[in-house]
Amino acid sequence: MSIINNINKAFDHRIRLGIMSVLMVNDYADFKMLKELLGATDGNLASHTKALEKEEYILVEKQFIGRKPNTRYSATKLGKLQFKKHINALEKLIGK
Amino acid sequence: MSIINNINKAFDHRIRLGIMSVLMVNDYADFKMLKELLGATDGNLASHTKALEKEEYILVEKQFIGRKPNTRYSATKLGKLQFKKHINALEKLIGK
DNA sequence: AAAAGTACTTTGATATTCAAAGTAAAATGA
DNA sequence: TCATTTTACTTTGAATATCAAAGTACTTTT
Repeated sequence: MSIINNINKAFDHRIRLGIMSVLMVNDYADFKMLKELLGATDGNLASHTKALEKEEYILVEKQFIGRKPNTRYSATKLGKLQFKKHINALEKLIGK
Repeated sequence: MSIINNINKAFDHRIRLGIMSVLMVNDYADFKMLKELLGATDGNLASHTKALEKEEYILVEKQFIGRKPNTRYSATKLGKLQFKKHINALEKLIGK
């Protein structure tokens, strides 16, 4: 068992790390909000949310607000658990 | 300025994160030691150390121990500084 | 009604990651 | 001693990931 064993590769990327961080403290965030918070381009954000969705770490819900499409993201129970594990592993790794 | 602005993409990968973590607490580590600590394959470790060397975050020294080649790695001043910055940014991001 | 904007998705070129295979010398065994 | 295995890496190139430009399907503004 290596020292990076509990570092989750799904969170290796800063944009995915950012998405999860946002979704740990906010029940929901929509595409626009994430895009602004992370300074990501559209295509870029779409692919990272897709990656997290594929792992079932986030839930994607499409709805209309007024007449406009709106996609909102939330962390799943699994996502929150895995992210916490990842953070713990990170802390163990870097904290001495 | 986004919330992931000070997250350094050079440290986005868990193996590079692991290498730096080891080199923050050990003055030196050699190839074998890193390989074992990180559970990385040879080629994999070689490419990640190369990436960190290219950024001048680590120093690579080739020598012979007895009659065997030995490559040892150490964090540069720049590498340590950037890693600390990265950790601070991480903590800010995830710690609320 | 045309033009511009919003909210994404698709595309495909570029970059990164990975382990298998390669290299060269040392250690082991017959 | 000479072949075989092991050690310590490096090289290679296929697989995967990343990225932003372009595309889609509207809505809003002029």
